[in-house]
Amino acid sequence: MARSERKPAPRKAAADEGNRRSELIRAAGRLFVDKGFDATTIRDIADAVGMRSGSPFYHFKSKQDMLKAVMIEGLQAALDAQQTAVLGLKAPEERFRALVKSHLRIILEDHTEFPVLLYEWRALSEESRAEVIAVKDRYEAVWQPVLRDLKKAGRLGDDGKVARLLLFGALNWTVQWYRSGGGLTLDQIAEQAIDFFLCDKTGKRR
Amino acid sequence: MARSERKPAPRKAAADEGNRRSELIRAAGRLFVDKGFDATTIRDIADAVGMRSGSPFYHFKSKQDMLKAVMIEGLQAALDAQQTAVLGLKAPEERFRALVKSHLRIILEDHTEFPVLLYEWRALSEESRAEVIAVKDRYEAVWQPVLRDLKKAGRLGDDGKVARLLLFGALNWTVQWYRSGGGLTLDQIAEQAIDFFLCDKTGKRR
DNA sequence: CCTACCGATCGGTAGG
DNA sequence: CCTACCGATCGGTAGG
Repeated sequence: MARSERKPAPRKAAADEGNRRSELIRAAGRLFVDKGFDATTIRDIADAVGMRSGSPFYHFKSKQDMLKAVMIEGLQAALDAQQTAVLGLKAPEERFRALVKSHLRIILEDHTEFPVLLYEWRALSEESRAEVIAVKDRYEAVWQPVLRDLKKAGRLGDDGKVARLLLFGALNWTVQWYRSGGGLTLDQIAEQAIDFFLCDKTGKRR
Repeated sequence: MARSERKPAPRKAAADEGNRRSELIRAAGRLFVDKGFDATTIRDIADAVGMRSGSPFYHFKSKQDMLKAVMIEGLQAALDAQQTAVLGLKAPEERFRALVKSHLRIILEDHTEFPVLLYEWRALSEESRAEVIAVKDRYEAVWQPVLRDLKKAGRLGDDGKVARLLLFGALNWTVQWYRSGGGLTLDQIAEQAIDFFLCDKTGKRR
């Protein structure tokens, strides 16, 4: 009690600052997805959260810095969802199916900042890349043992690398054409994608 | 002779104008792919062909107009390559294989303006879209009977629409990761993609 | 196609 | 976090 009375202001201020920062990231993410990074102005972002045009620079030192933060936020959300999705699953195929579905949900349904990563990689400066790649690697690292196990079990095509890149392409490209309520469910897309990717030991398709 | 002496200047001028216009389209295409539409300035484009900054507007009425022209140029190149690729092929599977390979060549190898279509669709204004879509439809129209025939022959998965979208995703996404000389040939990628997509009547994979 | 230019806008900053 | 502002740049135009 005495403790919470002594330093309430700093703690509250810190929390608020974090909130405002988060609001900026969320607003920027939406705008970057809708209009693109270059076409979005600092003023757009400030307006979206009720700030004046100079104020976002109190939270981020540059627009480029906001892009980096937005991408990392999206990756973090994907990582969290991924962890939850595979929790308790042991069989490689089960884990694989869970990863594919989680990935599609993050891209298409959860309205995270993840799509910014897919759209605006080119706009990310050389200097910002290393940091983003580090988190991206953590996300992809979860797929690797699953794919390795699938290959060991003969459920994956010969060339694991190309197959993986083609699969990610098929999944990531959905962001370009999928519209919710368009008569297609996420699960239908996921099942079809899994179907393409997996085969059983005798070479038959599921 | 008398004819060619009478009006040499206008004919030559017309040809030159077409050439300059083409040069601008080619330069703009390269820059749009490398830096993005918004990050590319009219001055960048003018510099690339040795013009002053105001001069591109003699050939195009706006930057948006250049984007439209670049996309249509890319589609035209794809259409031409496509026509040549399937020439004389009758069997649906043969035609399909030819289409996939032609598509990958256009995207990854021929350095056409086609990738601009994949990268910058969002930057294309509402008013410009109809015209581009018209040409895009002609390109996709060639795929349709082939896919229909494959389905009739039982060589295609149940859900033709999702399958098609996933395939285009896998192919189009290659632009994000493929680097020539990276140890992977176009044919390897094409074969793997075809492999995912096609199945025979008994449900076995090739 | 160039010269010369304009109005608008943009990312970012100083000072509080 | 706001006010007030700046230098740079951008798409585009008039007039030749």
